[in-house]
Amino acid sequence: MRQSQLFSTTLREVPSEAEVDSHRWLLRAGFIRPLAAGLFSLMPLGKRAVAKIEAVIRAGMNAIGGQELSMPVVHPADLWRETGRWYQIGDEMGRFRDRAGRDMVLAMTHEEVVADLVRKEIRSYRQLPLLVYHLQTKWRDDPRPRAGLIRVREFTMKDSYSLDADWDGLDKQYRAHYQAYFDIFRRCGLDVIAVKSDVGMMGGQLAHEFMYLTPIGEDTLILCDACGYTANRQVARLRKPAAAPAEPLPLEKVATPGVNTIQGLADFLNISAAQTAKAVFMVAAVSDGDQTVDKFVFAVVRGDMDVNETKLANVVRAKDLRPAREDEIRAVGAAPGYASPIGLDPRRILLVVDDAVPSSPNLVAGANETGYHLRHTNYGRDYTAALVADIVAADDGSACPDCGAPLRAARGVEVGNIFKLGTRYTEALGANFLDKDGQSRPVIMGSYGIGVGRLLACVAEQYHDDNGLIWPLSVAPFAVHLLALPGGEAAAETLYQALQAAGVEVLFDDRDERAGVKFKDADLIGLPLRVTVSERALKNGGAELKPRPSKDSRIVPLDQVVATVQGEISSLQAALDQRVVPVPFRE
RNA sequence: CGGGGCGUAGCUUAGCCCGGUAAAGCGCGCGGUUUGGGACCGCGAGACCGCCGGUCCGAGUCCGGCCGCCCCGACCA
Repeated sequence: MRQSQLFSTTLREVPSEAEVDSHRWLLRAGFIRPLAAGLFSLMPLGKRAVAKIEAVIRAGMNAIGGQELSMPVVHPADLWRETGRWYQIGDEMGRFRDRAGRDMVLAMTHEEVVADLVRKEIRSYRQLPLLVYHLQTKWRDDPRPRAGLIRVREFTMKDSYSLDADWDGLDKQYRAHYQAYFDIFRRCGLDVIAVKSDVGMMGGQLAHEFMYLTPIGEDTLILCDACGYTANRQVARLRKPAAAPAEPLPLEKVATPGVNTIQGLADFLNISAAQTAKAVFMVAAVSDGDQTVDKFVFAVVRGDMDVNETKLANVVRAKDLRPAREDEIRAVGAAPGYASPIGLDPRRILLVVDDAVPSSPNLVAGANETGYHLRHTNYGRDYTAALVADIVAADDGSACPDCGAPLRAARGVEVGNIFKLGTRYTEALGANFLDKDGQSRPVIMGSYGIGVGRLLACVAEQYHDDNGLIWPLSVAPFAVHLLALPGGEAAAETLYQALQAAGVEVLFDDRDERAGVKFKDADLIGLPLRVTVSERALKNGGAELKPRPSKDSRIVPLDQVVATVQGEISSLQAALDQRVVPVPFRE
């Protein structure tokens, strides 16, 4: 490609809207251009880089038996009504009517269409297992797009769907994806970790997210450096400090005027926060038949811990969970700041107690009377809960659930996820097959996603310096940036033809620009190898070859440039290939 | 959806508080001089100052509404 013809310009100054590195550099180097919030055009350089990533993804999917197909972006709403998601999903889903007035859906994902294909095509266990995938546009009307390509509303996703006759088959395909995802990300040069993640309301059994660790990430991850435990904070477990055993003492009401925080209470009574019970009030939207009803959730954790809202939502099977308003709290008979479940009408509240509370004797809790607390409350004797479960948040410094070492919190960007779906969609749509015994059973599904543009952004995030991008070979829009400087034009033209003839992807800066401009632009765009042909270089015996990350260049005789470049490309490729190694599966 | 910030030339910004008819740098076009890390000189094109309304003799500037963009939070199958 001749740069003089390229539809792309570099920016000397940083557009004011960009704060995140990948966003700034992708804009400045001319890879992307904004259209509106969360909507970007990929310019030719960006499109080529995305095509490279897609090639890596296809290779990875094909290697585990994936078959590429393509499913529509627009779906009839009826299909989404059948699985219920037409009703469950809110404004995030794009909806419109076609000319006949039929409700239509802009695809956020393709479980419905896959399950529909399955019910039409799959009759027998003999047709299973299968793995299908496509790279397709998704629309998710995110309330808050941000950080360039990291979080957008329209994006390309690789989504694959495994179809199995039995659960062992699902497990095999799930593990195959686990490894394939590591391979794909590492081939792109990206360092990722897998973390256990929330399965939410999907009814699945297991899910992992693939995370690129970076402070700009939106997910908080809980990591154990000692044993390798990793989890999204939403589901992270922890080893809770045990309470000292003690005989239950009689309840005792104490005046605690003006004390309405846990720390204030502990200080006032000269005890530790762990000797108190913390009350948290939420309102959960819960499905009741085909209705959604609000339930008042009264959650109790020990004072030295915090509620994890995702865990709580899962325990109470909430579609939505929000903090309760003060009037709602008073309406159930509790006093904000001085609340406890003792004496409340169990029919008006859904009481959920963290599993550390029953084993913690003599906790101080509210007296449901402003200005008073109760000493020596004991679970079982003084109150019982509808649900006892782990609802506590793990955080930086919590003890690892597996080995007890201190956990570390870190931020990450989710570039992929894998999900054991089970029969959620196939049952809803009647996608059944006949097993060996002639029994009709729903096909067992898994779904697996990779955000292509987000992956590109994360690679840009990991590979840049103060001068611009530094693409790994596998993602670079071209392998070589060939610069023609004064006195070297003719030789550069010859080299350009020779490199192309040899199948090397080369961007040829044939523009009438000064050397400085070309060097600056080459650094910005960040192609792996730079070849400079100039009068000076020719006098020195050939062309200058410089890898983008290095400071120094070397002279290569003109007749050896093609071979030398091909050698460099091979070793860059080999270095990436070397990153691809088996990763132990960790549930 | 809550909180905050910002909309002036393609980009980055000044001007706004204190109203008088828009400025600079970069980029772009032409000419000349330069020619290995975003050159220099000259000339030039380029702005309904986000939109609508109000106040005023007069609004980029003050007031109201709306729209858009960014950041934080909520949210993110």
